[in-house]
Amino acid sequence: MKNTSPRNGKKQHATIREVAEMAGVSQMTVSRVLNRRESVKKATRDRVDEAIRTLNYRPNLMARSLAGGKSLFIGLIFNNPSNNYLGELLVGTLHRCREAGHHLVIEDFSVTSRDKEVDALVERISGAGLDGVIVAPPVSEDEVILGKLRAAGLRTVLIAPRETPQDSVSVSIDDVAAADQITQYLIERGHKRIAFVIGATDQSSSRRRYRGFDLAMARNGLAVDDTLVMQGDYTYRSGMVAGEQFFSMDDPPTAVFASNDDMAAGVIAAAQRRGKRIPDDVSIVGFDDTAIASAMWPQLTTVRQPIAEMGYQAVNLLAKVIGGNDVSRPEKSIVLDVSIVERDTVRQR
Amino acid sequence: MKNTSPRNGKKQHATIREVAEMAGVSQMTVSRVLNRRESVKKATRDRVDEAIRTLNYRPNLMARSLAGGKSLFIGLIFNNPSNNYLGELLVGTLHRCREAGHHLVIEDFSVTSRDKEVDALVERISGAGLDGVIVAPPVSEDEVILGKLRAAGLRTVLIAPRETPQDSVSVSIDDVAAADQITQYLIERGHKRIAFVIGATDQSSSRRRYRGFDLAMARNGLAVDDTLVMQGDYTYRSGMVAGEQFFSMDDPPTAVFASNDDMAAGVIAAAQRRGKRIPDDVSIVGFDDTAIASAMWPQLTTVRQPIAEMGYQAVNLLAKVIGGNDVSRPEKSIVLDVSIVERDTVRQR
DNA sequence: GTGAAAGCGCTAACAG
DNA sequence: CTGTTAGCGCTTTCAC
Repeated sequence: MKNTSPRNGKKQHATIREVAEMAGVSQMTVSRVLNRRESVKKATRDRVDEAIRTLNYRPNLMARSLAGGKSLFIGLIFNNPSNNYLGELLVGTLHRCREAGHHLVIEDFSVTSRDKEVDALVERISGAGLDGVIVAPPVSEDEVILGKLRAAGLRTVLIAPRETPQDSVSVSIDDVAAADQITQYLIERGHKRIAFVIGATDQSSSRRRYRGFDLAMARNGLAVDDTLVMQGDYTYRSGMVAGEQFFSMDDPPTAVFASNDDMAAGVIAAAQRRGKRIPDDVSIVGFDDTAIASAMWPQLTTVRQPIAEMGYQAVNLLAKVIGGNDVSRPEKSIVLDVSIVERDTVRQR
Repeated sequence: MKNTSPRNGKKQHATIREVAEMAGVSQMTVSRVLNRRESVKKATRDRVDEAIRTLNYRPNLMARSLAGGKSLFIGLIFNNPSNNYLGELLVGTLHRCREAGHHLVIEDFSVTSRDKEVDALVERISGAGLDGVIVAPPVSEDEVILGKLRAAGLRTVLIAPRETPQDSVSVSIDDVAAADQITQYLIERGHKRIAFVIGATDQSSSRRRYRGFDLAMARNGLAVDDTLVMQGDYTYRSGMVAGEQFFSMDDPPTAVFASNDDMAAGVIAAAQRRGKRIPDDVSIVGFDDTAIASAMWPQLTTVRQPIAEMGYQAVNLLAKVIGGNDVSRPEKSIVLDVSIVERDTVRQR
């Protein structure tokens, strides 16, 4: 039988034992210098470092995880790999993972409908030996999945969960305040007939953003015209449908607030299709500031949600949660600030 | 509900040993049931299965990897998390990983410039204990990184590499043929003055796509006007700049072929900005068929590259490469077919 | 068919 | 400051 090891007989990676032998110390000492632990005499440490270098030694993470009882791998659970949100999230998540020496294992939970499948996925993940996962929306709103994940012994950190519950650690933004803020921004620029496109019904952020819009309108004594509120689902297409609706009215809105950037892009497309000029004929704002917001013309004025930063903080929280034992300290949840990014789709009236 | 803390000395997951005890067999037998189920008597197997079920046992992947000498984790190395290409790639990659029981560890190689950083990243990955990685473009073109990865003992499967070299396993498409094909498509619809936007200079696909364009033009006896060829870098912005250029000419092109969808979107924005109507005044095609192609208006006619499928196949190849020993069998490389997706940005002239 | 022993590469717990 | 002894949970030999 052939040796299945990489290149004939030649061992691929040096082990801690070889390093120890070469440095003339015990494995434990090597382990200590590796972990920057207390108390290793400088002379010894130098010899070990030397050996590590000449052997080109790299500790094996799997072994380390096994022996140490804690994994250096963390999971990221999400739903739809092909969207801008995930990309942004990965930027921050990976950044912090690299800093902290973690590795990110990603798991697509797209087939969430059937109980059987959810169970299979949860088993798959808990079998991977990770001990913590970051859960991105909209999976982070699914109590069933969340429950099973926790039942499997996985620590979880939620991104943009349903509410900001006392019993779960999470990173989020204040959707209500943010939506209120950009609505106010529109109002201050003279808009009174403002249309709104609601996000997906199964995501709580949709409701919160609508509430923020409603709040700002009410505060300014402006009525919300029911015919100017359309239900979307966070997709480009749904935004376009809503736009068609708005711009075929006799008395069309002077501004449209779509609950995310993709839908705003759809609204813009619908407007352009009807020969409307933006922002001269109609102003449009979105929400999120994902890549598409600056990859369209005119570039979209929108609410910037610090998605990458949320990923970064989530890794941080997860590390703490895994490390300590008090999982449920509510102050561990983080709410990040948003800001309005002024670009080219809003005109003073 | 109370915290299901694993820290209480309470064991979180059942182990193979507990299963063995419960079933009244040895660990080895459980292991056999888990893996090759053949050589175990049905009665025994049933008892073991029963124990597994009642204990809710899941084998620990890390331990399995360690003991078995081969990892069940595979890596995916890329460069820019926030682009549409990666999202599509993940779809297929994760799909196959799930089918095959692998887990995907992702690594961002964005900071590729400095030697020092590359070394650190390679060490990071080789330390993770993976034994194979899928390398996405444009990292898959970087011979320095590739060399270091292989020197670290990692098996690699390349996606869209520089050439399709004999000594590396890869998944790719025929960029030249694809570009030729869509150029021909434009020509057949009566276009003669066709502009071209080249992709990033550091990616070989740019050159191949240009060659395909050139070939089709030449075959049809059409001259390539130098002023109608602009250098881009695969970004939306660069496409817009090129478009501005084209549409400010006295004798503008009747069609534009941009080397990817993002740039095509930029060209379209520039056209619309100048009041040009698409496809009436000018036809535009892109390349890739990423999400943006159908999330714009009008929707983009483009070359569909089966990115998800490429990811799927890459995982497959990697599994084979890791399993067998003959890494360099050239027939292991795969070239996938492309197709033209006709949407709304091309008009017969 | 099944089991016992011996690790995989590392860290925890105690020694000294 | 450093070494020893045990494993982590699993698979690999090689017995029977």
